[in-house]
Amino acid sequence: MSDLTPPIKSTNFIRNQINSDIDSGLHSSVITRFPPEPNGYLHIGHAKSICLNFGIVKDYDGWCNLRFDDTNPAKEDIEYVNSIKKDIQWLGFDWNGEVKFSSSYFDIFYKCAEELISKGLAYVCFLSADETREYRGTLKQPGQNSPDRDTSIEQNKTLFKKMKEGDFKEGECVLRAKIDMSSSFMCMRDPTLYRIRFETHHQTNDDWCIYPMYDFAHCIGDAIEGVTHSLCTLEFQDNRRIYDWLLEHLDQFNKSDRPHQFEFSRLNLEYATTSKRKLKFLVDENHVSGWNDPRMPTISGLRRRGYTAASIRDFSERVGVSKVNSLTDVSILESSIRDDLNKTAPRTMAVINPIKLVIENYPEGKIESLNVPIHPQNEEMGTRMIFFSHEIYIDKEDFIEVVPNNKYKRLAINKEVRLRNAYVVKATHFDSDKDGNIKTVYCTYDPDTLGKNPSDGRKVKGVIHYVESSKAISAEFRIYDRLFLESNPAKFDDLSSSINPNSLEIKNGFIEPNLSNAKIEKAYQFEREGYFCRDSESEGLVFNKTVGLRDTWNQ
RNA sequence: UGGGAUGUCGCCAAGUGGUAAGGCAACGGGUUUUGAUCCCGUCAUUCGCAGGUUCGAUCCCUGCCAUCCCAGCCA
Repeated sequence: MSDLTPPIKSTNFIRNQINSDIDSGLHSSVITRFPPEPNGYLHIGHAKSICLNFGIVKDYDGWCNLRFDDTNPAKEDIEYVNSIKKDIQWLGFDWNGEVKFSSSYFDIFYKCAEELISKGLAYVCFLSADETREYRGTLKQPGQNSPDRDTSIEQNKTLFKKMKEGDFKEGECVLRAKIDMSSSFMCMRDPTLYRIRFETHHQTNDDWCIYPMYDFAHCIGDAIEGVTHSLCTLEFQDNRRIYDWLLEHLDQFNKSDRPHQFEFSRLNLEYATTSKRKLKFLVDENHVSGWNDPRMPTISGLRRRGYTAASIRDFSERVGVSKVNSLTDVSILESSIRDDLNKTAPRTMAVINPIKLVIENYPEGKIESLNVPIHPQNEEMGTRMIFFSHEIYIDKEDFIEVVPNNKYKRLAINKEVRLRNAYVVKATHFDSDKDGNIKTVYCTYDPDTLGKNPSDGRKVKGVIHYVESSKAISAEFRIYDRLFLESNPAKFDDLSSSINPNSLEIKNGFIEPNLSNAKIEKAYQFEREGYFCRDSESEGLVFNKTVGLRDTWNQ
């Protein structure tokens, strides 16, 4: 019993639908399914669907199945089923029972097809693919019946059996539902139910040479599993008619509590793409290093970049579920990961663009150990050891010769600044190389400012970070930017021109010695820089920048 | 007049005949050895547009406008 106001959980049209279905007694619990086709890696858009499907059942004492929609062996691969399972588990969800496959229902699908044939509701059609297209008509003109539409039921049974036996060539014929060639729904103009494919399937090997189409398999798969609410994206709205038609014409599934399909809008993220085709293009054309490149909006890419499962779940909650076509601002995602990492990431200092800072009045050869907090707001995280000496590294961005304005808080000649966790220093002069690049800055320090403000009461506003030079460890930093120049690359069929050529910047600098054994993908906050994690695919000390700190400094 | 959908703050998004939640962003202010975090405050007389019904409309009706989806033997 807390007297805190419970957080307001935003509702959505799917929750409303479920509530009403439970109130009316239609269903007593909720069963959903996440049905990926194993033909690519999961991305942030899938994550939204996973969080929806797996998340919603927790509130209703129901469950969610993982069912691979593997009805097209030509495009699918076992590699993808493994990566998909891994990504779902990493996101923190458990599916109900064993992993399901549409392909394990092939026998049932076949019997359903026979039932439709027996009812005069399906027929074997020998039109070629091109002819089928011509017969289908257009959006504004009705189609024409196939010449095979009136083949007798008995003959169709025989023909379909022959299809299954492999007596026909690939493409020679298909099984079609007999619905309405003049329907305003294109998907109801005698849709194809089965096609012939002499392909080896990753689950059923060579058991079958006929494979069901999505529209035929999906609704039946849902019905077999007792799915109550079949959630999919908006582009399937028309397909709902074939979904309902099939279940209503199959005796064993035509029940009041049969599954129903509900469509929500897919996630579009600014400056990214959630098109499997386009993601594959980026991989195939070597614009990125692979599906898990940290710039990719794939789950594996986000993970390698340093995004946590909790932050992705939080993001899904924040963007909500609706039927509006939208383009989500990346700042919502960034805010989710910052909120998580701010609480959990140990603080450390890293210098990304190093220049030397020599403290002239600090004894040469002396090295001081300083015990400093790992997290400023969480003492329980403990302390770590850092060092201080005559010579340290600071970031090039933190020194300027002349203070540009009175808001400027970093180091400059004759200006004092706090070295984070250490002393107050004042710059005196600097050396540049022949190109004018600043190489070394010289300063003096105030010995009486360790862990306290100057005793004379003078205020030191700025704080900059540093790494002691003799103990510093070299590291590589990978700084990422958006992959596309366009906020909505979905608008463009040809992505090449909108690819950001500077989406990866590699820097070499220094980290604190205690980071030399940093664990892969564990988040650290490099103070004043952002959140970083050690790259999982690199040998040495390579850190990926997950996201910067919020920056409210406007110049 | 092919059909199916959707239009609420810069971006997401609740609401629904009774007088516009929340988050992100932005902007003020406070705290601060991270220009971070944290805290406090500001931010839609208005819900695509135009009519109508009603005491009262974002919500109901009519008509427009805009955007997205559908003519795979892909999913």
